[in-house]
Amino acid sequence: MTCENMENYEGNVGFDLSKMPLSNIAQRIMAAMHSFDLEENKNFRENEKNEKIGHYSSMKDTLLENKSPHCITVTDQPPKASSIISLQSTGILHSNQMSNIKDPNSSGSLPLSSCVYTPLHFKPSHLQKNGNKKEYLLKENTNIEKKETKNLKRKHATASHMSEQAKNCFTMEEFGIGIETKYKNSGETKSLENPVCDVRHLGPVEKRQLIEILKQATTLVVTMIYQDGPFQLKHDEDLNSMVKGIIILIKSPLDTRNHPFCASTTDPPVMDGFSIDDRYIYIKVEHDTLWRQEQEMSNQFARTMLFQILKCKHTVICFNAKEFVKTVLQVYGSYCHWKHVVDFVVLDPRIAAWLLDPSDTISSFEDLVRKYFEESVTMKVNNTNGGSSHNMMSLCSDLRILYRITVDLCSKLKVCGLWQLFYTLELPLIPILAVMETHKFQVDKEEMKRTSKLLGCRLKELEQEAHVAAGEQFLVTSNNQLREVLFDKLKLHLLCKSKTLPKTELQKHPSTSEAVLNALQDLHPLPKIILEYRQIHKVKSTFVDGLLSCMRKGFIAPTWNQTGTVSGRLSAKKPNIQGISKHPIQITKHQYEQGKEDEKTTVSPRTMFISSKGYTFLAADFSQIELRILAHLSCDPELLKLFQEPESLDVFMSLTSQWKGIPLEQVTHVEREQTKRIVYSVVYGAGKERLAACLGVTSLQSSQFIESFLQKYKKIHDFTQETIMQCHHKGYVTSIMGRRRPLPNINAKDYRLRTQAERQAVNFVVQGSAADLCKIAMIRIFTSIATSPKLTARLLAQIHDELLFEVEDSQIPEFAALVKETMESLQNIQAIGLCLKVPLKVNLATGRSWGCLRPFPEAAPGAARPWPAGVGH
DNA sequence: GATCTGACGCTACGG
DNA sequence: TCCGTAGCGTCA
Repeated sequence: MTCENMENYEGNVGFDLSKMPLSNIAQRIMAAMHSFDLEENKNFRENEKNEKIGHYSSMKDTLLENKSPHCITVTDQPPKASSIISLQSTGILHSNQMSNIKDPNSSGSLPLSSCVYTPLHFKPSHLQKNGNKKEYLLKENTNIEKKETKNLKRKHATASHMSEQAKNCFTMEEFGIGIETKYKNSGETKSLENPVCDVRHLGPVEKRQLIEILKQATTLVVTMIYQDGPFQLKHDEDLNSMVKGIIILIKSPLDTRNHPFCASTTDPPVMDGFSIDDRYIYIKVEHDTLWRQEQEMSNQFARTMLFQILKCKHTVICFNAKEFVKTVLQVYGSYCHWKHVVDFVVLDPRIAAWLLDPSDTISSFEDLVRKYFEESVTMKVNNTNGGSSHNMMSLCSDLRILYRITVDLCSKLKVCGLWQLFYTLELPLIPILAVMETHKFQVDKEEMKRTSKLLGCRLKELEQEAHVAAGEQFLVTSNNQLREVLFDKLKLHLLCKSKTLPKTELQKHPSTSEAVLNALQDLHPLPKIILEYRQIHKVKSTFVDGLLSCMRKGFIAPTWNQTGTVSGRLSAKKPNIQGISKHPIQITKHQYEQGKEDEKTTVSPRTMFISSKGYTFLAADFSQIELRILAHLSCDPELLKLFQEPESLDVFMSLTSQWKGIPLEQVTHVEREQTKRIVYSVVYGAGKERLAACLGVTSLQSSQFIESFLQKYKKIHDFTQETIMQCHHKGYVTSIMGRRRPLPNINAKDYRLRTQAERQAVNFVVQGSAADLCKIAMIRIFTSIATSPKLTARLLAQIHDELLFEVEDSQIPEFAALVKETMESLQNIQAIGLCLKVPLKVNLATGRSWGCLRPFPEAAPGAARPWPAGVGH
């Protein structure tokens, strides 16, 4: 690509890549993509093209070419026939590799050559000595590779020569000679076919040389081995077992003529981006802190290797990369500050696959292979203890498949216009989430235990009351039994003539949901008892006992899932910190002694979360983010006016006061919440029945309400119609950052399925865009902290539109200002040419406990407010 | 008979 | 016939 194209591009999208935030990350990934193209297309690219590779401008071009589907790189072209290596003609597959491959022709997108593997059980010198090279490659292919190697030599400097000793060490271990004695006591990697080099057995010279090789490598493919056997690639993430070691496929530069491991002076065979010189190394991870001296030595080298990987300029590929970063932080955290991993870029194919199809949850590497490698490939699952040669061979094969899949997925992302989203948003989040998971929440365990007891007592009382009210004993937590009592025995539905009561979703039984019980509560005492029982039961089971079960050593640390939603949001589990009750509940403690009044206690799950000593929580949330995005996207004048007028502090408050005809000050929190639900319900297409149930009014009233709402905000309706139309046309919808959601049912004949897809389409555009903004906010603030020598704030949680930090008391004013400024500045993101028509508003709150945060006063410009000691509660 | 599993209903969260 | 997360309990 030329400078001219570059200018055109900047003119079109209105930004200069070099000025982008996180540009260093972007550049590194662009370099990575550049190396992909380089390797992937080596067999069919013209020599002239290769001459240009290696210049910075061409790195940018790689990205630029892929801005639109109209200009894709040659990656997406089929390879020239001459470059294809026929499986039959090579006949070199190792038996267990062969079993993984059926018919390479069945692959839609992969070049045939991708299925040819480096024969790990032969060493190059051996092959060449026997003059077998022609069996490996077609003549034409060899010629092409010779040319390629020559060209590439200009770019990749040759690694320093390694000693004969090192060569022997690697080759011997690789091909099993002498391993029996060497690994006699290690209990692992005993094998005659083991291709993996355990770095513990390297001498000082070899270690230095290995570091050199690492520096020269184009790409690293990383995976972890766990204590209980399965590799990370096969690993069920819920197993939560210890990491035993890390296996790395080091892809060496393609110029291997003078490579220390290649005895021959002729070019080694290079197939499908895999050089025979690709190395597999094993780094044992030592958790034990009481090392003996020799262990400390090898551990020190392991650290050096891993830190080299973290800061290296080459591409790193890892399936479930967050786990890798987390492992490094957990095991070597005392040597590696968390700020150092923030700009670590690692390509995670799982995330790539999720961006391409967010509704398809890829739960394992096998899933990924099934979907993106070949339909016919059946992966062998290694459930036996890692260490046997078969498993090692299989793992090496998996690593190469992983590399191949990642290359393909990156090409697909480029074609779909998802590449920028991938590298500017999703990849930088990986280390951020890893860092978040290594920081722990402090929770008041004793208070929780007391609360659990209190709630248990109250539940017993309510259960008794329910039995009395029902006139029989029944299981209060059983919806079936409750349904029998309410509708078969008490026949409350007959007394409630004005409303048709909702049915359950699938079984179409009469529902016992909150909305139903609310509608029935004036007819009988039982519904109200059940409502209170459920509220308390939820708090006890999920937020008290559930939280206690997530605790490890007095702390909790949620797991963050980057690929768990269809809308681009994050999700959290164990515990689901995003779902912890916000509002306190009142518990009445009956006093059975005469003359004593009932005691009322307030239970608020979030108050159990306490900041560490010397630290304060700071919460920053975007106010009405989805509604603001909707205003921007729909350009509805009424909605825009609501946000543009500076006096409208809270839109839902204003709307509530307008509708109810009461002064702003009289609007209660509950009313405001209800208004919020109503607005979003209507916007996203709620039916009159649902809204009626939500509002507690008749469906006639609710349908009138919907009509008047859409009449007032006419353009909202136009926007939804436009979105649906586009979705019908394209089959998918996109967010402001280009995030996609394919909706195959959008053209379904079934009315139910089709209209559901239509509502999902509208919801995705707004919710997905809000998710984009929240992620950008996270990355920018996190990067600011990481690059600041002073700031120590830790991000604890993201609750969709809210970021929760733990901040050193003394840094609160400065950090609060930074957070607010950063988040509100997202109204204009020049890098993507985004300029929202409404301002973004961020509310700040601080406190020692998550449950009682007080609004943080806006800092006067230029005058830092002193932070009073003991703020909070 | 004890345990496991998946489907379902409900309810927190967020918008 | 608002959207979309996690988690708990029952039931077969």
